[in-house]
Amino acid sequence: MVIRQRAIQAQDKHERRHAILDAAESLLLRSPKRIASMAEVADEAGLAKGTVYLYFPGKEELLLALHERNIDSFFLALIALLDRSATVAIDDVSALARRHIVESPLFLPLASRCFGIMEQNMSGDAARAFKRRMADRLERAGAELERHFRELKPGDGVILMRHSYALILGLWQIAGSAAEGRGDGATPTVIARNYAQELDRAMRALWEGSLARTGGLGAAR
Amino acid sequence: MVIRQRAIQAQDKHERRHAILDAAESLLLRSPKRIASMAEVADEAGLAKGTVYLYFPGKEELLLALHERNIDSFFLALIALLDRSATVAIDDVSALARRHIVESPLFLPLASRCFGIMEQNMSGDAARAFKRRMADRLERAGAELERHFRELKPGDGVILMRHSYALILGLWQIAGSAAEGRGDGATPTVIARNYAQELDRAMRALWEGSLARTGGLGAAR
Amino acid sequence: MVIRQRAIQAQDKHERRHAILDAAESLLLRSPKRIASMAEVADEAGLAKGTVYLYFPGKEELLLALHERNIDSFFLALIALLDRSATVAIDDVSALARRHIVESPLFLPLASRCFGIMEQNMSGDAARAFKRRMADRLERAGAELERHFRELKPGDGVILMRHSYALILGLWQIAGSAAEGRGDGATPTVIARNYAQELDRAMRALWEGSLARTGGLGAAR
Amino acid sequence: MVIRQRAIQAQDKHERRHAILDAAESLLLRSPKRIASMAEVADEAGLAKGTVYLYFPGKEELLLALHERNIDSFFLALIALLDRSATVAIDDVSALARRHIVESPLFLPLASRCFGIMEQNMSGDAARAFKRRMADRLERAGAELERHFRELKPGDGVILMRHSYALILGLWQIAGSAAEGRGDGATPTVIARNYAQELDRAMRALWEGSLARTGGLGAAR
DNA sequence: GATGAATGAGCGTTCATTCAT
DNA sequence: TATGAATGAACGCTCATTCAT
Repeated sequence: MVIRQRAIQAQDKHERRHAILDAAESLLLRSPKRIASMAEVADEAGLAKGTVYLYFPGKEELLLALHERNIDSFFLALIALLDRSATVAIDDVSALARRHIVESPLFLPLASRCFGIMEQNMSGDAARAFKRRMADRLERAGAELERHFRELKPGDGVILMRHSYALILGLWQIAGSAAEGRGDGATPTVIARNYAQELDRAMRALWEGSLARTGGLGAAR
Repeated sequence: MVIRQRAIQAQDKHERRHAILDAAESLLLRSPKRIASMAEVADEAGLAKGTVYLYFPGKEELLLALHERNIDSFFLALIALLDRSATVAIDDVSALARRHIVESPLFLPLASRCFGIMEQNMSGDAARAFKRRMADRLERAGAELERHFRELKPGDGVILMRHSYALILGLWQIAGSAAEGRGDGATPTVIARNYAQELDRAMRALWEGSLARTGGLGAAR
Repeated sequence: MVIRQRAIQAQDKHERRHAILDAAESLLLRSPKRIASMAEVADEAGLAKGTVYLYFPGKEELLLALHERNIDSFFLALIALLDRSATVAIDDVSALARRHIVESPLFLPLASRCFGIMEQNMSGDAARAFKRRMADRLERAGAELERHFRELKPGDGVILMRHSYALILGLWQIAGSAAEGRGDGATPTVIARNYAQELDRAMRALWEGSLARTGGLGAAR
Repeated sequence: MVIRQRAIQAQDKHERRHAILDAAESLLLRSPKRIASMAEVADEAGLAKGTVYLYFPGKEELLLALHERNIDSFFLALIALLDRSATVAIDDVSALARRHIVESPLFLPLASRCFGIMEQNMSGDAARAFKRRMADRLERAGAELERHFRELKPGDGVILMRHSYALILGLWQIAGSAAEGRGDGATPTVIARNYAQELDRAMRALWEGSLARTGGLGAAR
């Protein structure tokens, strides 16, 4: 994905935008604790500070855009999966979530930051637009889900996704805030317990509880 | 609670520490979006900036101490409840959580901040100590819970609490980040849905799923 | 005044130059407090940023050119008046100044800015050229003035114009800096006093003082 | 005027405030073209940047404070003069103005800047307070003036001061914008004419015109 | 001639923390 | 113990200007 020195075509601009997001992502990966300054992002992208502001109106919007890219990538994969296969097992969905969200070193840390951001400074319009886009994606995916899993009543698809995501995020924060110490055996195991494993258990409970009355969680018909 | 000019007795020191936390709490309540500066906290407490540093090594520790006070207050009430009554219904526990956590205007915002904090700057020792204290409280409460609800296998008490908390926290963040607009009907309802109500539903699902094999969620024996 | 896409003829270039000045003027009128950025000027003119730089070497030169256009328009009108009529009353001159300078929403704000500008960055050559042009116009007008008002000794025409202009400008700044408050009756009246009225009084004093020894300020012979 | 490392006494604080103004003044003197950054001011004062903000809420307030100090120094001297001597000649006042305003390398450049500032960003309250203080000083001085020069009708003192100041300021800008070139003989003399000398002539005309009907400009009785 | 993407120096401000008093 | 003056690193953002296309 080479971008000429100047992004003149819409296509190039789009790519440059992504390149900036890539840079921010890199930095976030490199040091997940701190959030990079705009100067660092620009540097990492090989651009001048001002250039970044040509593509994003401000720091918060950049972060949110990165987060949205992560989310989109998940939803895209999810919808692709649900479209592609005639029968989808719940485990397929769950594997997808694991790959895109749980095991991504970016998704959840960024999600955490973004909740803080949206409550603070960003322009109400931008925030509202973001929420609407999220709502749209969620509804589409929820509807698809209901199509595959007939035990879900209308509306349950969206709700189950929301609850699952809440569990993923909340549990990650609890666990994450504990797992920090770099391999120090001192962290009490009741807290540090392996995140993925615990999430699995919690998720199973949530789903079983949600679908309890209608039968098991088998493959879709 | 009058405080002598100089806190010489250990008792006085303790009270002053709490007075500082009270001040921080006040400010957080007053404007939940932003986090007060140390100067504001000191001001609100009627102390000088430097004095605050006599009682807390830094800002993050102060915030964490406030958070811990919230948590303690919940655990204290929980253990008191479990100790006091011979039979405790699950709804009693849930009402307690609602009162102390869900409906508190402080608990969850602060919790969110603190996860961020602990990943950043605080000394590893302090963080580890905090985690250990949390683990202790959690285990004690978990054990008590198992004593009351016999359908819980050993270890399940702690886990159920963790999962519940994760759900509370995660759902609050998702909902909160959406509910921002001051009464603007524009926020998509799929996202803004009432937090408390949705939490209730999710919780019920989680618990039912967790206890599925052993029977209902009745009162303890 | 339609401008071809590309200004090739000298005539077209001249028109485009004026179109840019018009744009800057518009913006200055629209918000007299702030000085528009080059991007805004270009936008308003329907041109690209770079294009503006084809017609003006820099921002300061653009501003100065706008100012000069204002000044020229005054001098043109003044000389026309003095040329046209055999007898010119001092009130005619003064009315002219009022129309072009005092009551123009552009002239004085821009003049203020320009004094700051010329002291700062602009190339010495450009500044000197500007000053020479101003001096020429001034001298021509001064000479005309002396021709009409015989009580003026040689050289007095220029001087009276300079002094008058100084009074107009200085008083505007004093008054303007006070009148800011949007209709707040709180501004002390000793300062806020109506500019036009006060100017009139000051001007009268200045002229009477200047011409004291030679008689009144009647019509020219 | 030595200030201990920490300005604890109100007296010391006052002096430090002045020291900061002195620093800003120095810098303005050193390069009258540009206006120093806060960092430079702090540096020049031997303080950290943050410290400056302990004494002034912002840059504009600092500049305005410096300007006000200049003005005060003039008014103080003026009132002292009028109080002290039984008979004051107009030339004494004029000499005072020359010393404090006209020949000060700071007063007028700063005045020019400040008019721009007050029209832009500063808090309305601060601006209004400043104007009120100015108005007070002006009225007091005007009243004194009327006491000494009986040919002035009530209210004329203030007005004459305002007009004189306008002339001083306006003429300085016109002349100053011309005199820039460092000794370049190229600046047209009609414009560059010696400022002080021209001001003298204009002033004389203004005063004579103002007092025309009541007699000359002799000493006060 | 015209464009507009890219540049990057420059600046005002905040605030957690320190330490002389 | 308590104070609060002093610190200074850190950061987001603007905008006049350049130059590849």
